[in-house]
Amino acid sequence: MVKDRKLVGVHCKFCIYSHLCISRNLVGEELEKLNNIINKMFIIENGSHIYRQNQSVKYIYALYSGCCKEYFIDKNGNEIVNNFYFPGDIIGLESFLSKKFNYSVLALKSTQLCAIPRDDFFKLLNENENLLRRFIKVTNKKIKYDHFIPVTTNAKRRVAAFLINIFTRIQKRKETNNHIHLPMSQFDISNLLGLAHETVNRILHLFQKENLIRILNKDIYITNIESLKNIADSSNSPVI
Amino acid sequence: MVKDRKLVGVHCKFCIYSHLCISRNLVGEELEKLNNIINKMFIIENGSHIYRQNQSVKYIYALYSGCCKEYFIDKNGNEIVNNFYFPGDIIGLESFLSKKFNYSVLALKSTQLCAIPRDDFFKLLNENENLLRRFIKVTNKKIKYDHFIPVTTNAKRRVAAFLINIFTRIQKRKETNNHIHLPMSQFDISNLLGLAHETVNRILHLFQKENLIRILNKDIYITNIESLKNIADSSNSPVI
DNA sequence: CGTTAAATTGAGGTCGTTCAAACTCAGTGG
DNA sequence: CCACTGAGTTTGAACGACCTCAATTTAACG
Repeated sequence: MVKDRKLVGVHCKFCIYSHLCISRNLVGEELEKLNNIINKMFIIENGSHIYRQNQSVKYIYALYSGCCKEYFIDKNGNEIVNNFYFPGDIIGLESFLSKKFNYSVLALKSTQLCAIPRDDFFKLLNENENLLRRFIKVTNKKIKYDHFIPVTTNAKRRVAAFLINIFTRIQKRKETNNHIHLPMSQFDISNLLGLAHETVNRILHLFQKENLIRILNKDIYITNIESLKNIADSSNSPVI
Repeated sequence: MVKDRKLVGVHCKFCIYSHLCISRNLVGEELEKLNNIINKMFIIENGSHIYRQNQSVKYIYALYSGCCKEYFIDKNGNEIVNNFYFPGDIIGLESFLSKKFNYSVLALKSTQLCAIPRDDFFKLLNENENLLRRFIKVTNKKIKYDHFIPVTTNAKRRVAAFLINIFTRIQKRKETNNHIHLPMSQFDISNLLGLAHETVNRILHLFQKENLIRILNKDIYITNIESLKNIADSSNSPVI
């Protein structure tokens, strides 16, 4: 599924997202070996799949630019959105040692990816304690922070938690400002949050009316982060 | 926090839950080395903590008998129930390489545990490819199946998903029958599911009226697993 | 500019919550 | 052995939040 359009690769050493990636804290020969096994950089066009449910696992991926949607089709044929991915995120972690991918992932805009060959990477894990430590840390974080949606059925809390979650992740990637870009549709957001899309829309505009955010099509400017955080609080994640 | 009451240990080789545990597929010297580092078997009395939020991580645990509740206290001081654990489950995985535990875990009845020393275990992971493979598989499964509660706000679906989840896990542990024992209170269940405890109670009795289950105090007999599964379907987990 | 998907808004109905009260049951002490 | 206690469970009634359905407006894109 990886398109045959290979770009000049950015060496892990110079990658601006290495602090989020599996290469974190690696130096010298360690980093060199990791960099050598990674196929970089692939472009996936808007709407194209990186991989699909039940496809066999040969790579996991690091997102370098763009945005992706993870979903699966349930027994009733409905699409269930499971996650969105942003630059610096690792994609496919939950399926790392599986035969087949459990989810499908597609690009929501033109997206650049590094492909990490599963078997080669697993070999490196066995040889390099620092890499193993980093890999386990990343999977630990995924267990803890992936499911940020509050279990409570309160819709305002869910939408606020979504905005805060995206905002916090974006902040780790570039200089802090109050802006987030959401390439996904409100349908996708409502699907992820388990709400009606009308509800998501109404709450976004309610937040705007209350001067918590400012909506400009797919761009959202957060004007009162503290209030948003208070609404999102008592989510089902421990304090980050 | 581990009580000073050590029992005669069951060798991993003879443990009836090894197919669920990190020892799976290990043989000979590998298994011997793993067995040697594990402190077994501790008893935690009903209501006592195995560990608490923010306590430093020295061990992770394998549950041998009993039942545990995982929870955390949010910013508003509310208890948020995150998970229940049953025999064969590994406890503390998400905090494996953290300084401090992110959750608290306590026993809901008298419980037997194996304590796996974190640092010794990490060393073994570096030395043994089979153990590493197994460990990653277990964490992969946790990412995929830990958050089984449907994102939808439909209460019947949530309660059904809860029953099916417990039932499925119990089935992997002993001979299949239609019986599950729930030592936790309905308050705890409702907290985990994000529902009012009255709602959980009403739905359980609704299921009973519809002959899907039979309630006898904390014991539940599942009399129509297919209907329950249909109600629980389209959950936010891919098909198991 | 035309077409289509996405976003927006309104109204009504449903389901889960909230609040209040009664009941059950295990544990305790008289 | 029985009354007392308190946590947990059960039941009812009213309210309110979110969903559903329908219609309209706006944005996206060739």
